[in-house]
Amino acid sequence: MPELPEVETARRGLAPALRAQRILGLVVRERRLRVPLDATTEDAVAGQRILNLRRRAKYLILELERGALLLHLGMSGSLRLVTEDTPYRPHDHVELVLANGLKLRFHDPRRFGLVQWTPGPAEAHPSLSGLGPEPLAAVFDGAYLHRRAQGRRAAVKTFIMDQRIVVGVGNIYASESLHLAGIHPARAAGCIAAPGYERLATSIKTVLEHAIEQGGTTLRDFVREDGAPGYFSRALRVYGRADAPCLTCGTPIQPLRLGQRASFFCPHCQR
DNA sequence: CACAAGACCTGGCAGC
DNA sequence: TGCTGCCAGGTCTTGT
Repeated sequence: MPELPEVETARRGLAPALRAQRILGLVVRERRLRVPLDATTEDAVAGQRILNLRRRAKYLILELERGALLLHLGMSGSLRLVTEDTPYRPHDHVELVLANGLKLRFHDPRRFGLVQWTPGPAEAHPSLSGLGPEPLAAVFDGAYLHRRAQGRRAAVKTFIMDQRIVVGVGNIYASESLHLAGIHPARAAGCIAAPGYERLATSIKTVLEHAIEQGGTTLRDFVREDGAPGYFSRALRVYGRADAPCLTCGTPIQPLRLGQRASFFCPHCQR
């Protein structure tokens, strides 16, 4: 489950191998993804050259000569480049066959992911058109968050996970960013003052950039594009550390459920 | 409009 | 060992 850093890591790893490659065909072994894979997709992409692999939010955008192929990894998705004779594993649902003899395999046990061809510019696709700014872009800052939070009574953690507000902040990095910013995850978003949002915007950027540097924090079923097992992050400071000492002050980390999602915070460092 | 809750899936794990 | 229930990184839809 990739949050933004994992998706960006996959993009960086895959882009050099995919760029300028010709697609011989698309093999669909399981059409029932989050959105059923359209029956015209195979014909749409066959024979096309890959121009680039970009990322928007948690979507990967495979830019083709005509249109684009959108990929989303959902909670359990992963991508691998394999050689021709690599046997299928269970849940290898879709495979892009390339002219250089390699295959890009989309693997997703829970099938919350997505593979969709769109004829127009990817950004115009309904899945992408309503998204908020990229967290690492300059337009995303404390003033922006503060302005968008006016009148909001939802918990600030839920607020920053809303993809219309800012993209790419998932459940793990939301907890991590709030800890770094010293903000209690359950505080109403509209009741946090400008300086708090300055710290939060900075923290989100720091946490995501750090995770990208590490190659993406990964949980057990993420596999890097080269097939090496992803490493479980030892860098998480609160997520999954209920009752363990806060790495800043030693106070036991508390678990909390917010909007049905597991959350973790330090009751001493976060107010 | 903002918000909460449920739905979509499978696999792994703890507990009995 | 085998069952049962609960949990998991993300959206999308429905209902208030």
